[in-house]
Formats: sequence, C-alpha cells, structure tokens
Amino acid sequence: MVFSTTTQYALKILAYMNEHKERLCSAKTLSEELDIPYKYLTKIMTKFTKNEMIESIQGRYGGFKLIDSKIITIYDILKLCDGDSAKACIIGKIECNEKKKCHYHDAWQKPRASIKKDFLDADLKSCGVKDS
Amino acid sequence: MVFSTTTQYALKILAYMNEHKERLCSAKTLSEELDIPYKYLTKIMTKFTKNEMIESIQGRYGGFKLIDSKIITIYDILKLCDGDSAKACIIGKIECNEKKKCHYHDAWQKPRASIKKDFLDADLKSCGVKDS
DNA sequence: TTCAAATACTACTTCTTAGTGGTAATTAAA
DNA sequence: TTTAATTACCACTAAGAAGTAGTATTTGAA
Repeated sequence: MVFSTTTQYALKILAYMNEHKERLCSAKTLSEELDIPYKYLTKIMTKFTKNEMIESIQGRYGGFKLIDSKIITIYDILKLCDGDSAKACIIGKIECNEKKKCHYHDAWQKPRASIKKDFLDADLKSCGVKDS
Repeated sequence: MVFSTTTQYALKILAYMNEHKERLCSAKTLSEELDIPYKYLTKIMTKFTKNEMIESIQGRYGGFKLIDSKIITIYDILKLCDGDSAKACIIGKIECNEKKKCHYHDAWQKPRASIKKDFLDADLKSCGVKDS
C-alpha cells in the first residue's frame, strides 16, 4: 500500500497553497518551492482546477488559489488522485461483507475505517493547525 | 492509496494455500482457482519461495506449501510486494516527526498506526478464524 | 496595441508494473 | 530409464504512471 507520487505531490501543493492563501501561487513558484517537475505540476493543477478544488486565474500575474468557501479533505485529494482509498475488500472480492467475509476482512476493518474516518475529518485548512 | 495488483494476488494466494494446507498447491491449480494469470503467478511464487515465505517442491507432483512453523503477517506480505505500508510521513518528508510535523502528520497518525499494528497482528493462519 | 508572463492543451518519451512466451531443470511414477 | 508434470529462469511485450516538449491562449500592465 503506497501513496502514488501524484498523490504526494498533490498533498504538498495544497498544503503549500494553504500556508500562502493570502496570495496567488504560480506554477513556477510551486514547482521551485516544492521541487516538483514544472510540467508535471501544471498537469496536476489543471486537474485540480477542472475538479473545482482550486481556482485558476489565467494570463500574466495569474496563478492558483484555494477557494475560500470550499472544504477539501485529505480523502478528497486521495480520491481524486488514486481512487477510493478505503475499498470495502482488500482483495477486491465483490461478495465480501459482514455476512460473507473474505479471509482478511476483519483485519482490514480497523485500518480501513480509520483511513476513511480520519481522512474525511481532515480538512486541509485545519488539519495542520494545533488545537488551542 | 492503493494495494497493487501484485499485493492483492499475493494475499489471495496465501489465503488459499492456508485453506488447503493439508496438500500441495500447484501453480496451475492456484492460477485456475484464483483466476490469476499463470505466468505472472509463477513469478510471484518464486519470489515468495526465495524470501522463504513458502516452500516449493520441484518436479512432477511438486507444488507449493506454507511452512508450518512460519508466521506470516499481512504486514509481511505488503512489505514484500509493495514496500513499507506505514511510512512515517505521508508526503515523504525526511524531517517529519513529533517535534517538527508536516502539515498532515496528525491526520496520518491514527490510520498509519492502525495499519502497522493491526497488520502486524494479523497472522495469515489465524486472521480469518473466528474467535471461539 | 504590444508584450511578457502566466495557464491550457496536445503529443510525445521514459520508467515501472503487469503480463506473456519459450525453454531448462527437476522429480517421482511407470 | 523414460516420461510427463512440475518449478525455475530469461527475455520479451503491453499498459499505465511519471515526466518532457512545444505551442496556443489568456490577460494585465506599460
């Protein structure tokens, strides 16, 4: 189980944008600051924009920014980049449920539930913020 | 976050072998029963054998079997197929720890701990067995 | 209105994972 | 000792993810 390169990039990018939400972030800046290949990064940004996770402003002095009103969870990010992170069955069995369990069903339940719940709770804008 | 095809195959294979530990399982049988491409399966089996996760018996009437004395956890299987499933930092930051946390550190702790603990506890031979 | 700096788009290359093909080596039964 | 069914090995192809290249489009300032 691994988070793809794209997912890791995505998480880094959004965390950076969140830390600098007062200004636009250009692809050039993001690429340099986060050490992500420029062209690959722009691809990811376009994807985010199309999925309305962020807003893009074109033309000179343009860039990207988070949408104030929008809540983005870690789960949303993973889902967009890698697909559903907490699939019901670890071995992809269709008929795997509480009544008819695959061999690994019980062992997978806790990690899976934790991933789903904790990542759905983890709003990008607040998850790095200390409780006070 | 996704379990690779190889990992899913591996989990299926070992669960099947565990359910039939009284006899040898040939690659042909495993391939047919579990619907895994034969040639790809034999590659995985060789890998398992080399890592001493299972035992292989060559020649006619040969096949594969679990080693009675050997404990195999889900964690072992994931590690062999996909690498460490519970990396310390979700975005691969080297300096990410309790003192200096990355943006996602706290959100990742519970799922990560659950994966590590519950998968290390999940012995192949007993994880599908009901408590009695 | 021109221009430079930015995003958007299309297509390609490279690398890794998944899957295939052929053959050698092994082994127990007949 | 022959044979057939098995694992082991080597090399290839196919598909998908990661990364690159070039160009079109957009846009605000000079």
